[in-house]
Amino acid sequence: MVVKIDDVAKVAGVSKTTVSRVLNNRGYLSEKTIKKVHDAIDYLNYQPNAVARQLYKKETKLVGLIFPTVDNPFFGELVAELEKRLFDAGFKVLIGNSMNDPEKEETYLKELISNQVDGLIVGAQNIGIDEYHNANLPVVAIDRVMNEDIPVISSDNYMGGKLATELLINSGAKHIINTDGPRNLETPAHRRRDAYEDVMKDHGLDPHTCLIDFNWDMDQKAKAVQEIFTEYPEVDGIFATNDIDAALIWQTATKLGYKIPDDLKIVGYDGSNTTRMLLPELTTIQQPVEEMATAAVKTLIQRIDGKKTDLEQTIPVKVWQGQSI
Amino acid sequence: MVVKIDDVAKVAGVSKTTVSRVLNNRGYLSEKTIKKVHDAIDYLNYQPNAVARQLYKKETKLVGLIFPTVDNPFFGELVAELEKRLFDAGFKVLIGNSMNDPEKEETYLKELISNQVDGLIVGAQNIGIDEYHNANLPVVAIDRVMNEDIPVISSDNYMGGKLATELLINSGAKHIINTDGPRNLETPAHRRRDAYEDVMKDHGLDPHTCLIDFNWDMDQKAKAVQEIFTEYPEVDGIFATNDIDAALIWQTATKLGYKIPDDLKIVGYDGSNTTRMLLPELTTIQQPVEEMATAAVKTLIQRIDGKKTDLEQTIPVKVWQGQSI
DNA sequence: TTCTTTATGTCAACCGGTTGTCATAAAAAC
DNA sequence: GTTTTTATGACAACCGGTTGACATAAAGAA
Repeated sequence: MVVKIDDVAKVAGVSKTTVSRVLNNRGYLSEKTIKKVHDAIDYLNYQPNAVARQLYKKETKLVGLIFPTVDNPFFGELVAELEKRLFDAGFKVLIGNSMNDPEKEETYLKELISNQVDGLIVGAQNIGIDEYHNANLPVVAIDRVMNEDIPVISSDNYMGGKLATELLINSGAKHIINTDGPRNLETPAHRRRDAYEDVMKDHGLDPHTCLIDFNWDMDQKAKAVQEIFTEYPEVDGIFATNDIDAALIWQTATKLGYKIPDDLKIVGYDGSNTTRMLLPELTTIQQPVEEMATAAVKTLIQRIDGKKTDLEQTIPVKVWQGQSI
Repeated sequence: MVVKIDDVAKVAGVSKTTVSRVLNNRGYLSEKTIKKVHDAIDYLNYQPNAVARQLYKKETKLVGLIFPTVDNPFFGELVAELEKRLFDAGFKVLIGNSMNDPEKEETYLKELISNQVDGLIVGAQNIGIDEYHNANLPVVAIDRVMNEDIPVISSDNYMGGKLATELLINSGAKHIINTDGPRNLETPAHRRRDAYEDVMKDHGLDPHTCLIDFNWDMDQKAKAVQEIFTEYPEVDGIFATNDIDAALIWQTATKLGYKIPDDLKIVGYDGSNTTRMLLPELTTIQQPVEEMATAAVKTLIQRIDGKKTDLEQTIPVKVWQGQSI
């Protein structure tokens, strides 16, 4: 049978209340008693039942993460960094990979609420779900517009788009294509595209955006990339909305005979550890994953503690100098 | 205030017992009552408190995952696949990234047990921790030797090592170096090295293994890779124990003036989605992540259901044909 | 010596569901 | 018309901790 607090009390020769007092460090306790209790705990290898405690305390020390998938260098790194910081703050992480399926996201949201998580960090890319705010739960969004009272942590997407476009223009590209996800998703990531369009127009160039949906499988994406080259044969620069797409563009272009960066210049977006390791030649806009994770966790904990927080935090991006421009 | 089962009962005009019966589909129920209850649930947006249920039922529908980090293409993909299957089977996932820190792993183990997870899937790379088996909990290990009664799911590491070494030899390499983590960790991954050594000897070649610890940071790894080239100037083939290391080797070699694959042939290991996307030129041994995830989840659920399972499952690997040999 | 302070025990309520027992009554079957 | 089945309610115990109230006693301070 599983060891319970009464078993510990019996072995330690004290009352259940005293064991609980030792565990929670409340009330008056003598050194001797504390030791007796700890000895009993060690002897029995007692693990308090967190579920029972959670029920009474109405606090689980659990945080839910809802992200598209950890099988993506950027989200994988982000989730890893969030998890690390949450662990340090005493929280465990319940993870939900929405796979960009709104239904799955809603299911996760409900189940996480049902599991009484103390808070939620959301980075899934779906259409706003009302439940988030009537969940009456501390929520922090990453790179996603939710609703008025949910704080959003983003990297400086506009600056990122501006930097990327300028890098391409300054390296001589004239016919620059941008790739982006569907516009109907309200994500701050679209500011990259806004910046791209602004910079292009400022330089008297025509902006063109091609749709590459994050949710597509590789074949669909490959097809869309092919079409860029047939539709815009004069293309000499591409600003991809993420590094995976940038890699695909690179490969496709190479197969088609383009030399990078001579014939075609490419700038990616995200600059995760993994990308920089596997494809360091790709010039890309590096999102400040660690800072974003720090800000998200800090903000969430402030919310959990009932404090007011900033509603928008924007963190600067960096350029990773590869050899693709 | 949060909506409770009594509130639902009141709105539906039935008893608490009846609501619970509807929720759990037990006993006799009329269509009319079921509808009334569901209407009340919808109206109130009632979410049953899973914690209360867990306490009584002694079942949480939670599975703990202990892995080094999701910020790694292989583990990220593996965790994503595990999570997907567990979700389909009705389990939520509590994640613990041990960062290869035995202390952190032990803390996680304790906290997951305290949280009453129904089972554990472990892929962390640390020294065996006794707690796992006296945890008295269904556990499945991935690519890790635990103890006698814990089932292990592995890809066919020996075959992978054999294939990798043969690929290198068949493409003409003679001075082939292998990289591997510290030998003291008892992981089935060392069979790759065993295979490498066997194949080398079979061909009358000298095996040499260089240590690259998974835990090292990039600088330490880079230094170790540099040393391979100074210590073995005649090297013309490298079998890396993972793709990240292979990528680092590739870059270092290129900087040193080696042409891949003419001067140096490289074979990696893992072949995750991300690697194949970002660095498709790398010839690598592809671990069957999806099959491993399927086997692990299936085995864990069998264990949770109290059934006997195979103690060892080995799943075939594939070769990803890049251009690095 | 008396008053605090410290230390511990007993007891029961509580957290929010689930479930078994019993009771009751209407509907269906015989 | 009686028996069985179906439908629901009332009630309380239970899951395993936490906590407040109250009692008691020893140690320390005034």
